[in-house]
Amino acid sequence: MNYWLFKSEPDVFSIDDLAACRNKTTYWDGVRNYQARNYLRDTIKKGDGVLFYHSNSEPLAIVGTCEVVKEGYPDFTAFEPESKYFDPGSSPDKTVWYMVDIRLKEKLKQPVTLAMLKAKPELKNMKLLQKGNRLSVMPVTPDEWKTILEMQNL
DNA sequence: GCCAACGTTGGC
DNA sequence: GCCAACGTTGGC
Repeated sequence: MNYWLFKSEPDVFSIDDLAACRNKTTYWDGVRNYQARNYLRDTIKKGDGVLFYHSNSEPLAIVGTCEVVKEGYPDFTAFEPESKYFDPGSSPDKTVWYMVDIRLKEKLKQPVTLAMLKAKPELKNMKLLQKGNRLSVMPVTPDEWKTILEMQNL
């Protein structure tokens, strides 16, 4: 079992949008980066834990935990010309992009903000905090996961 | 709105 | 295969 952090802009898709989904479950579409794609296709497994992070908004923060309920399968939005995620280079025959399904486990008692994460010495190696990091799907260590979940109680 | 960092594209 | 130009991400 592994842990991950998924970024989402709440203007596009927020934790409350996920909470409003049927079974609190959605497919994680639109990832168009090869490194993130490889995680989605190859590494992320059913039952893995996911931290849901709000980017490009106030507050910048981890806002909830999710569980992977379906492992990597073709991101069909790449096949739809009307989709903003359309990619003519991907087709059902030759799929380039992948997605997983996640289900909301719980919203955190309070958002664990980027500032709080930065202030935590134990988290200084966290991928999210590394300069220039732009991955929207990234691994989190078990220790980081535990530390972050404890921080919601402060 | 700015801009640093990074990924992708395409000419050579 | 190099690398300049360009587009995107995302914190500030």
